[in-house]
Amino acid sequence: MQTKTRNTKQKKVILEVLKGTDSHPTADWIYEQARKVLPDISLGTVYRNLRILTESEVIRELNYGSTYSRYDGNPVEHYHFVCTKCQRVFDVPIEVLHDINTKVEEATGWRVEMHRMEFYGTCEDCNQSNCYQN
Amino acid sequence: MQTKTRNTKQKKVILEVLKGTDSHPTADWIYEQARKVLPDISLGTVYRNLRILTESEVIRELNYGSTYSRYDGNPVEHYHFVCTKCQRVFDVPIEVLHDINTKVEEATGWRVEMHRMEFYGTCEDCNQSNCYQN
DNA sequence: ATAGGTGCAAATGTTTTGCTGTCAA
DNA sequence: TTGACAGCAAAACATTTGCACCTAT
Repeated sequence: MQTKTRNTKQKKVILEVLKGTDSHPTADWIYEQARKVLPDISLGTVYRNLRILTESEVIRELNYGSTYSRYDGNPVEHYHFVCTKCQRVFDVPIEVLHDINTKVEEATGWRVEMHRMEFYGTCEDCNQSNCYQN
Repeated sequence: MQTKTRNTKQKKVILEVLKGTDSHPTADWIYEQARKVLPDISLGTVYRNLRILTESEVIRELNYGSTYSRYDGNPVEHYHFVCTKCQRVFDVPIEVLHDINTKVEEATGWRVEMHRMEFYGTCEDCNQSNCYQN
């Protein structure tokens, strides 16, 4: 929780990079892109800003299945699909199940605030081109 | 992919520890418990076996929201609830949505093999006792 | 002016790995 | 007997943090 937040050029660039892609990139990829604009930006700054942006819900952090996080410039609730061959992450074009949180609350004594859903499988490219690719 | 797998006492103890709890423990917690039975077991061995057991789908690895993984001794598909106050992970007592994978396949060109869903909120204990606890 | 942010490098914490010896099959 | 696995410690890896300087407000 911050009281004030400054709008630095580093933060602007990081957000632009993230908003300008739909590839759900890693912190390192964002760092490499940001360096093209600000060559002296540091990886620590990238992480610091990604954290601040996540906490203020301007972006979202995704951490499924791997040892590192990916980031999503779209803060609106939606589901993700992870291709287990090429490791890419896609948005899933189906409606978010708004009523399921209530269903869980009714079945338990919990207060349910949100849910996440991730699908796993193989994407169109990997299905079509080469099933035996890594 | 292993051709053969040996059934060592270390692997047995690790699996017993994991099957004997519903707390979705971390590798380190499993290590501490296993040491009570096998004082010389190493953390590396715990990780190695957890990986082997995950790959053979005897157990499941959970990695939501934190920097470390938790493990689930129940390989049957089910959903999880993460309490954002006490950080505990619970099983969710609702049916798994079997048909939603097909729905996603129909809306895309992907082959969908499985999905995961995690709910976030506050558990019964945290709701009742002390809302201001960490 | 000043509090929040930056770059840099070191530290952290989890997980993996290389090596040599051991043991289950 | 032998190859898969153990223990140990070092390495790897993503991420965080301390510090002195800088800059947006």
